[in-house]
Amino acid sequence: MDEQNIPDIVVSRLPRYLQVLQRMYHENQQTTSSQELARKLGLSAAQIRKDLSQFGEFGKQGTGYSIRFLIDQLQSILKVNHGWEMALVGAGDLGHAIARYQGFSNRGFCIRVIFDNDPEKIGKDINGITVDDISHLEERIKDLGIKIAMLTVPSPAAQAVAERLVQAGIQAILNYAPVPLSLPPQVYIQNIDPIIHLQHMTFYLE
Amino acid sequence: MDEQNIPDIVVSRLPRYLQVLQRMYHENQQTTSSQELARKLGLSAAQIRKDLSQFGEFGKQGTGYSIRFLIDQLQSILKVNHGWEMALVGAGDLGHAIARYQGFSNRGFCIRVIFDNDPEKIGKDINGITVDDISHLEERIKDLGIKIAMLTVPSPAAQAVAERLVQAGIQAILNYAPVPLSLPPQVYIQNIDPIIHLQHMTFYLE
DNA sequence: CCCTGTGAACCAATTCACAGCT
DNA sequence: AGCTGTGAATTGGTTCACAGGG
Repeated sequence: MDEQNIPDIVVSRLPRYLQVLQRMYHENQQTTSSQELARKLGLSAAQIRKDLSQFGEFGKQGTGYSIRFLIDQLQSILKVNHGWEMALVGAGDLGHAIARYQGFSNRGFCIRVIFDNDPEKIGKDINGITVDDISHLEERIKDLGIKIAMLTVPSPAAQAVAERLVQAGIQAILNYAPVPLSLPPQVYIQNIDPIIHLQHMTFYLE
Repeated sequence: MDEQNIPDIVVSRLPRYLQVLQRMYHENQQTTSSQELARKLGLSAAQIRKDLSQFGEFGKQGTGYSIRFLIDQLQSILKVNHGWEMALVGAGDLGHAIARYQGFSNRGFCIRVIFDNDPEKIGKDINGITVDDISHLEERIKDLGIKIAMLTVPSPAAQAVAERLVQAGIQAILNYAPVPLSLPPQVYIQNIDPIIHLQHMTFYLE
């Protein structure tokens, strides 16, 4: 299970496996098969078996997989069995919505600090967290040892703020600004831009 | 340029090309090269040339690509040169943030209707659009001929609302609920779930 | 010289098909 | 019979390297 040997495309599917497994678990299902998972996810059964087999032998011939056990394994592989503390930078509409979202905690994450540069917002409370002045960004993130940040600042500010986050020790950034960030290669970046998804679909429309 | 012959993975990169090209255009740059684009996007130059060559010969040897011309071509390929009208279903925090987002119009989209089932929200105005009762969903979407919907309802409601959208003639859904939708294959679905991205990155952390 | 477009070569990912266990 | 795990085969994607035009 050495991180270097696992194709990234396999890793990218694991969170989706975990998502449907947790759903099944909450519906009190005990076991499943590669076939059932494949159907729910729109993949092939062979692919799911191959993906999982990269990390160990989690199934039983004839029976399939124990859902509980597979969830534990995937959480451990993805390192989401201990809630990661995150920083949220940007308390605009989107930042607000994310800060108030209740779905992080049971999937391995929680928001620990929120930053903004707007005096109107600094000091306000969102979901139990006081919005902090962005000038405290480096200090606070270092003190708390936070490794993950979500970036919801206006596009023109994104690159500069991202660089400050890296300075502060952030190792993974979920970037909501529709600009590609240019950062040292050891920093992991994921982008969320709804318009990219919309344009992907319009290619096939009409 | 027949839609069926183009690998989906190529299509998925075109919106990102368009995004950086539009950015360069706004910075008054006239021409670019596959190399420059590759650097900005973190891809290889050969890949960008191959991708674009699927749709025509847009570049000039020795000179590279005219940014303006390439933008026009990509917009036409992705069919984002005429603003698509969209429905937004779910006017909670996230729906609110999306409705107030100003970045749709210059990338080929606009929100035309917003639905919710909460009497508190129905009738309220968000960014110039009056929130409509979700019971009018089918009627309104059919009347307006809307083909694209964004779904920001609570997870338990997502599947049922999605089915109603399909009934109403929706052909593409951008789903923000963290559940995989099960819909007829002719409906295009894209999912946005921040936690999937976060879990993808935590695999590589520590 | 610089850069595109592209067949050929290479590499990666998925599917097949079956041995082996329940 | 049912299902996993896995080499082998196949399919798909990316990179190489170069001809040819500016």
